[in-house]
Amino acid sequence: MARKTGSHSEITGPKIRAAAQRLFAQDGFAAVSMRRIAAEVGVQAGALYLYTPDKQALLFDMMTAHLGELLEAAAALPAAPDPVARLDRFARFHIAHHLERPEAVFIAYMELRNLTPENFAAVEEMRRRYEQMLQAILSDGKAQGLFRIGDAKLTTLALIAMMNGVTTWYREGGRLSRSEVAAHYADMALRAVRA
Amino acid sequence: MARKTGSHSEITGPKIRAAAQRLFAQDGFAAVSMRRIAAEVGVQAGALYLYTPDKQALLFDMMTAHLGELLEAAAALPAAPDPVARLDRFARFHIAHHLERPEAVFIAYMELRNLTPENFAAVEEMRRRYEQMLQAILSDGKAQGLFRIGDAKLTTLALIAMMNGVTTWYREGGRLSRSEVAAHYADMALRAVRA
DNA sequence: GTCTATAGCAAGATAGAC
DNA sequence: GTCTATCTTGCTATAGAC
Repeated sequence: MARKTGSHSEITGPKIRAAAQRLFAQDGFAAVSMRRIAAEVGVQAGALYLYTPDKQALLFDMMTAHLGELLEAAAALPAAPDPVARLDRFARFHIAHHLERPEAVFIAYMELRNLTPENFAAVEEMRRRYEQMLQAILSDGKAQGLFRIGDAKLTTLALIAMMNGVTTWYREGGRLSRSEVAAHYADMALRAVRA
Repeated sequence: MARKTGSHSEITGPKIRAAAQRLFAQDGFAAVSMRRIAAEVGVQAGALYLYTPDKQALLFDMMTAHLGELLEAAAALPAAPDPVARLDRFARFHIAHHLERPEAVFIAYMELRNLTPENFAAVEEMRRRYEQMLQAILSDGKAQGLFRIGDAKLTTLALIAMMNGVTTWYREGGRLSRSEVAAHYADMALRAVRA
């Protein structure tokens, strides 16, 4: 199909999403104006509305894209023989995946309040599915006598909170490499639950 | 000293702080207007400026009050014979203290981005001092051979993130009591670091 | 596809009456 | 001490020229 002169939709769209993600992570959804996103991209504010129906959709699409990726990647993890190995693998995956996209992670749990009720429900359902993957590992391990766990749901949430925290302090080029950090977290997670 | 008729400064001041805390926790600092805080209290927006120089001070004072209380309470913890007992006591204190004031906790780590640089630095320093208390326990335990810890700083941040997470899911009257929850978290923290 | 211009509204903060 | 009224600024979103 012919395209008008000056068309950049295949470049501008991604640039808008990238700029919005950077700014939302830095200053928060409510504190970032459409004008500022537009300025960052190098277009006028009005032009943004060619790519997104409104500011809310910008946030919602960003979150569902992130959680969709996370669920897909977690589902694609190679099988492991026992719950201990599965937990180790899951923890390392979680840390590595999160360290590679700290902005998306940050937004996904800091901006839940700024979703409309319908969008919030959809996002929560995706998050719940992810947590369920970890909880299944823990419950299996408990059933096999490999883990000693007081409450599987509480333990799931505690481990996820612990691991998510990594994005708030990890800085590239610091004292520890990503894989060292992942190994430390996986070790703590395993020791916290092993029988 | 004589006071003019209609003076309510000793009531209105605390009411404003309470309303601001509730609203900031619910919808986020940037999304809450001074008008809405005033409406919640039952005064007009202009009257708020008799009690706070601006919106920023409302947030900053709230955070420093919270962290000051936390530091004071942690410093007043009774001594314990060894690092294992100290960690157990610290973890239970942390969970109990946080569950009693979930709004203040939530704000203290969700709204850091909305502080001016000077205020941010002051708040970060208080937070650092608190983390240092936990790190000292971990380092002592490591030195005495009671804990096996890869990196004391990373472990400190991991345990704090794990425990802070409790405020995001705990609801009064749920399956577990506060002290059961505190016991579970303390157990996980200890097992994650014990030799 | 992007621009300028603007409608329509809400924000933070202040002035002055009572 | 609180009110009403208002200044100034900035916001989301849309209309219409190019």
